[in-house]
Amino acid sequence: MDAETDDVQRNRQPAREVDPIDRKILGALVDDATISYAELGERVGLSPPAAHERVKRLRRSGAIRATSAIIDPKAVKKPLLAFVHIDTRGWGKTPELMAISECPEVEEIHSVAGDTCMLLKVRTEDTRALEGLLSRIYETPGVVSTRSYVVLSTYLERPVQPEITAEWPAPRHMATPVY
Amino acid sequence: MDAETDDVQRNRQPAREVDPIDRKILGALVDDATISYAELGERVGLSPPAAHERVKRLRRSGAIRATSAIIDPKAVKKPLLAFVHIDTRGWGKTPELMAISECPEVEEIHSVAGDTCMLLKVRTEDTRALEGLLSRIYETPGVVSTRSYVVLSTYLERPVQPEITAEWPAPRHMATPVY
DNA sequence: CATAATGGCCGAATTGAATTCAGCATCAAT
DNA sequence: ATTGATGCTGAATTCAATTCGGCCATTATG
Repeated sequence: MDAETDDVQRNRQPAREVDPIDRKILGALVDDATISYAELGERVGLSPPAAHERVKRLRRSGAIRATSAIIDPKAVKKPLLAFVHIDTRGWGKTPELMAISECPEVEEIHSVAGDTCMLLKVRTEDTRALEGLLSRIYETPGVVSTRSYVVLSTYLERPVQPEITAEWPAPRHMATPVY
Repeated sequence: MDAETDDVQRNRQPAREVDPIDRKILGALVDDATISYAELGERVGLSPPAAHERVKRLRRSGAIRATSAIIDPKAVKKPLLAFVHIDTRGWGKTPELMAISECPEVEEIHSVAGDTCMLLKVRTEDTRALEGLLSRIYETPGVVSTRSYVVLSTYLERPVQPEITAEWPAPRHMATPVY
């Protein structure tokens, strides 16, 4: 029994659900992770140690992946933001493309469904650097073509929010799906 | 002169450059903002108070916009990530679109150059919720069409990195631009 | 050229928060 | 009803954040 208990709790948390208080905590910490546990506890109606305990649990379970500084791109000389769509030939060419993860300019790499294969979010100093990055992408075997969308203005950019829209107003003109 | 000095320093910090040590600090804090100033100082070769002073300056100057918890989308029931391209009719329809900022599912809104007008990054519970979000987008006057790219796998997703690639290997097949 | 003034750093000291702990309440399972 | 597990609280302790005085280097100034 002891052994079994150990085994269950060894790696993952007992899959405890994220309850409404946890969600509040996540919301507060996404907003500002520098607040004290006293402050956090007050906001969610808990004592400091209780709040702390919750946060520790959220970290262990992986719900909080990290706590990190959000820095201003302009402050580090990266005013140019672009999304790059990449079409590739063949399949499994992904590992080769992963090499560009080394570039600190590359922030996201996704494979997507739709009329393109890969989608990158990149941030560079200027168009020159973007060109350099693109040329490097083209050097990757299997890359057929790219399309770049250069961002003119950013109106919203924020981390994953814990809240969820409960009900989507059912549009009148749509039929109700079976599933 | 006093007045002038005040004016210059009123809002922004004296525009002190982000030096190499600052960059190291930013790198460390992007990685993990929970470390102590003692630890931070050790990593960049500074005493705890000196490191603290630097961080305070970086915050005041806006180089560090915030410190926030990065949460696992799956933990908050948002396993579905998609990028939505929106074509709009007319100009200045932007304010109307901004209303969807209220949805916690919407993480980014950019206006982009290229064959589309707006680009959204959204994260929802399932395809049903994505459909609801899209229908809401279509309700916005001026929206002509949308294209959605549903993410199959995410290979890289990280905050703004302070490092910059110094030199891009000049591709052989390219002429040297005048500028 | 000498000298003040500034900015940034360090080490020691203080304040304040994180963390630990013992005890209690609640709920589920036996 | 009893046991065990979980999560909370308030007090106590430990550790880190923050403040402060003094030092050094660089830069402006007489």
